[in-house]
Amino acid sequence: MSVAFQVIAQRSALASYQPGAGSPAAILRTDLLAPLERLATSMTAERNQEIFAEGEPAKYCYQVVSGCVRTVKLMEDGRRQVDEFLLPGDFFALEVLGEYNFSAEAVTPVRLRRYTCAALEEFADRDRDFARRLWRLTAGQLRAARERMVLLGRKTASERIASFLLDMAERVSTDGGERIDLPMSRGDMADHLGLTIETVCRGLTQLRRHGTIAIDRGQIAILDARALGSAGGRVLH
Amino acid sequence: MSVAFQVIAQRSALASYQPGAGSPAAILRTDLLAPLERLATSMTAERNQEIFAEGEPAKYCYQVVSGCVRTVKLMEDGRRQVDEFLLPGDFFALEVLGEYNFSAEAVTPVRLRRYTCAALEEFADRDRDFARRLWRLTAGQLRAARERMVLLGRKTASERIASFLLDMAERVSTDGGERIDLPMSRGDMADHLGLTIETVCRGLTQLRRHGTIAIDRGQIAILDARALGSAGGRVLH
DNA sequence: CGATAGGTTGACTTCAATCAAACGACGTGG
DNA sequence: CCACGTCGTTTGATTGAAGTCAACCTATCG
Repeated sequence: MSVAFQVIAQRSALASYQPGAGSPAAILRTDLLAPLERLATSMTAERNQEIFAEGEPAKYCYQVVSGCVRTVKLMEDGRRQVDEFLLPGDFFALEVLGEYNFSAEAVTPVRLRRYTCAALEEFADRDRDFARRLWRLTAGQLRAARERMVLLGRKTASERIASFLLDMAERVSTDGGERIDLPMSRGDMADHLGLTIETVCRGLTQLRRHGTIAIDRGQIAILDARALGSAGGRVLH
Repeated sequence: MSVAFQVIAQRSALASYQPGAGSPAAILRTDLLAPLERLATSMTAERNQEIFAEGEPAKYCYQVVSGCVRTVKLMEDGRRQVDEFLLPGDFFALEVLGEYNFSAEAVTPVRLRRYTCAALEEFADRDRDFARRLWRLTAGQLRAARERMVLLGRKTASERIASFLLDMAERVSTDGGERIDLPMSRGDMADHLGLTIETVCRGLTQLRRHGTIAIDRGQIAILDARALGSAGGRVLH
């Protein structure tokens, strides 16, 4: 199941990371993990395959190499909350306390690098700088979580959708961030934004009708970034 | 403004902390901070006084000695999201990255212990165990934030209110957790739960009419914990 | 007392959820 | 190659939960 391989391209992409921008889970540069490289196990997962389940004892944490992963919390009656979408370079399940407090599933076929939590902690114990970066990474995720609380608690449906598109654009942007590849379904988006599939659809349609975005298969093009920005309902600072 | 004093009672209360239960921000026992004691500055804040503002460079982090603090995020148009209520023993602003990403205000008159972030980081660099606990504390807050995302994204108004009461009961319970002192206003609760003041009121009234709780001034008594539990809409695991 | 701030309740509105149907893309097999 | 089924998406009609607007109640304090 696990075959070792190298991912050179990814490394350079992550090296250009600047604090405050882009994916919060990618604060650690890959080259920082270089000493850990030999501890990593490569693995893959098929679309919709569960990587780990909520409640399991947490042995491993992961980095996305390619594809997209979602972290999910479920309520007893089936209501679902998608916590994060993880993209290449992002880490997840890093901040575990004994057991996973969410499950992780592959949105698309994914390649992952897997580390044992024990090895990471041990390494952190020896390397202060590494430990500090690990903490900072968790802090960055907490900061993102706080931003999402404003979204879930106080933003309207259309604001949530606009914010989401801007967020994704910032994370996946290859060039100016005009073309976004959205690997997840409307249902995933809805469960991420605290909405229903229909409301997400209508919101996207409305943005398309206003000429703010263009929709084409799983791809979305941002035509009017300024309009999208003001539709997102800015938070102070 | 800053007068040094000791808080013996608090220390023993925190010493009885068990992982998984109670306030996520209180994972660090006070005695762990004992070596830092001399680095702490005591301070107070009046009701509704701002302790720090979002966007300010983050020099300090804090521990609540007595009273209640709220952390707040604001949108441009005034919409407000209350992130956390901090109670005695709880730490806040610990996970900062350069600048505060929320503001903190006193809900009641509060006494605080203040540490410089620099001192904490320096101490963490020297003490592996301390560093690890610092990371765990941030991880615990992240875990709590994830739980709140389910609440904000997927729970109904009455479920949010019931969950909130249970959460507070667990944190402030002196005995069996039957009597809860709620130091914050309905407005604060509403902004914490992503609701309006009126909806919070109606939800509480409904619980009172069903005989689940009793309301008396700022105090709430849980009469039927089982009913409150099932009204909270349990999350898996 | 009266003033003020916070809390509660009621009437009405609205935004998003629900229910329902049709559409489009894609893959399989006849 | 086209018919068919499946899955995800889109759109429309209707409902309902929570928001808004407004009035009144209740404490606390000068």
